[in-house]
Amino acid sequence: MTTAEQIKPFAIRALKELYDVDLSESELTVTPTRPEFEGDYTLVLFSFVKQIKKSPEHLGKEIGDCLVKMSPEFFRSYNVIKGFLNLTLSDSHWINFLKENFSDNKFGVIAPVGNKVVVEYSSPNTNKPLHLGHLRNIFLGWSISEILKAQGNEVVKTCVVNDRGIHICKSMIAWQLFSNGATPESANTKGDHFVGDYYVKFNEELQKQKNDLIANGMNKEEAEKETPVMKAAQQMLLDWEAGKPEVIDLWKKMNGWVYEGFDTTYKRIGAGFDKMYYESGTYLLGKKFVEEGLKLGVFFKKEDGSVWIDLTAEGLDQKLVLRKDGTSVYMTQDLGLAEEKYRDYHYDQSIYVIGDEQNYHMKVLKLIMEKLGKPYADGIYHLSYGMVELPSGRMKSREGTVVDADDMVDEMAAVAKQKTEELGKVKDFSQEELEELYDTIGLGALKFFLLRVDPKKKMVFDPEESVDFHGFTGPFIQYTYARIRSILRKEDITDESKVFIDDTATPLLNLEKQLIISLEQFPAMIQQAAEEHNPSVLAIYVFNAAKLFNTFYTEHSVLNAESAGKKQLRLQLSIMTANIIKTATALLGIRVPERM
RNA sequence: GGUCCGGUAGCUCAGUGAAUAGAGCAACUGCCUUCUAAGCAGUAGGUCAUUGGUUUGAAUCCAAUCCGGAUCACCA
Repeated sequence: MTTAEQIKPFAIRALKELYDVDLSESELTVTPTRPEFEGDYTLVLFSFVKQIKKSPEHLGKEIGDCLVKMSPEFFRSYNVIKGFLNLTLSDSHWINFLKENFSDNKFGVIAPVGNKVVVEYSSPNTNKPLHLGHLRNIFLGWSISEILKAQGNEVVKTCVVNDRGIHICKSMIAWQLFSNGATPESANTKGDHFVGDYYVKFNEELQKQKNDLIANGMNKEEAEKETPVMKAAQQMLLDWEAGKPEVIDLWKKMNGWVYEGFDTTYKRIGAGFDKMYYESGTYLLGKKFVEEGLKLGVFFKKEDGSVWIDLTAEGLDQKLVLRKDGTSVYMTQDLGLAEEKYRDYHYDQSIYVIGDEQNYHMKVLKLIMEKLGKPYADGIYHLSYGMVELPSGRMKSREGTVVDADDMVDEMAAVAKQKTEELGKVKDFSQEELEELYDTIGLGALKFFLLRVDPKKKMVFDPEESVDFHGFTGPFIQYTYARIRSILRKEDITDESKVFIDDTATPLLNLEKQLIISLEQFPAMIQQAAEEHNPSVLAIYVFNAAKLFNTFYTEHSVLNAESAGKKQLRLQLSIMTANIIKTATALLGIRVPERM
């Protein structure tokens, strides 16, 4: 039980005894006292001042007296400032909390409760490599999965690969035209980049052919459709759907190259999936929904044979669910896939990590499921995130301003290497250990940078700022961890000394207590992050905790403490801080080094 | 035009009913014979887009306005 939860029943009892008013716990505001005031926890008095008709100051005094009288061993003292009753708890309360929890390296993590969640993230197209936007998606998806696990959910990480369609045909056409049979191996290029290069070549060729046609007097829209390359791509898509063997073979070959490239990247950044879905295998599944929906009267057919749903009553538009030629659209596929996922996992919740440009689409998807009476409709949740922009504005592939994921990771590791060498603290590391450290730090910086912002909001990625490893950054937190580990390496903590804190540990100093109170908040922070589907809650929390530890560290010595009791207390504080940093960063997908 | 999201320090972001609005970066001052200075302490920097309303109390809730973005495809 948290301290705030322990205080509330006392306050409720006091209010009942003093004024005969009944209040529930949710009507009380109890928060950690701001550092600039004296006290540990604060009861906000304003909310019931009206009901009781006494001045806040008067109320505070009476309640404070009553609480101290009720349980002097819990409440040590109080003060009232304006409408705030600041309570100071006994040192033994804090020391007991520390004693019971400091060695628990799963502090804040809840055992499974049987709730099943499917998280879909990454979901790349197979015609080009991953970029910075994908990284935000992947880190978010991974992190929210881990956070939900820590809250007792069983999580299945899934990835839906968009492996079919006109985009991959474009790369295939360009490869046929320009490659002379080149492979990623022969070109010494990572597979996804290799295929992406042909996608670029396709567009270059398209532009060229288009300009020729326009020069010959054709208008723009017509020219786009009439170019030989575009016609070839369209034809290839038809051949693919018809299952033409040589097209399928080429498609498999090129997608294989892309997957090899993706796997390398996923492995490097520490992402992974329990289950892969391929659109080529699921894109037809949604069609049976159309019949079902028509039978139920949820969908209707227009004269030309196309099928729609009317959502005007919900304030939305009419939405197409099947083309007049009987082929499926994006929505049809997503309906089928949702059903497929449910059949595979019988989830309670299905989270889609998808950019906010698809808010409308996801809203419609959920609504259609509800109208069809699907039991899983309620569990559909769109974890919508904003675009990543550059200081110069939006990333545009046409202008070549897209930041490539692999380049980004390499660059961050390179910066980590350079800074590590400048500082020269790990000269005894082997080459292998160094490489691992650079990746740990570089990726830590990148992940933290992308996760520290509220997912809903679009964010600006400033390359200059991202390579700064000071302040509100991943390396700052990693550094704090390494610092603590350095202390603990010097001290062999035996089982007996682990729990024994003698009287010389008290009175608790300000920073000692502040740190304990900060550590105590961790489980509530995981819960909040899970409820809000927002990893930035943890990023901000762990930064503040690390910051507070660093202040404490410079003010008070752990190993050369004033007394044996103080030393034990501070060792336990250090251990618990390290445990929490390790858990919190792991929930963000960030590793922490023993030394750096 | 409809719908949704956003506007807080020079920049990037916290804070969504409570105390004197906070961090980081950038600028400026200090602190390494003492547990890792990727650190710590300090100075300076704000009409919380604007106007009106609700409230004991508003950056936070409501309304209107201004500015920015997304979306409203028989594309995915």
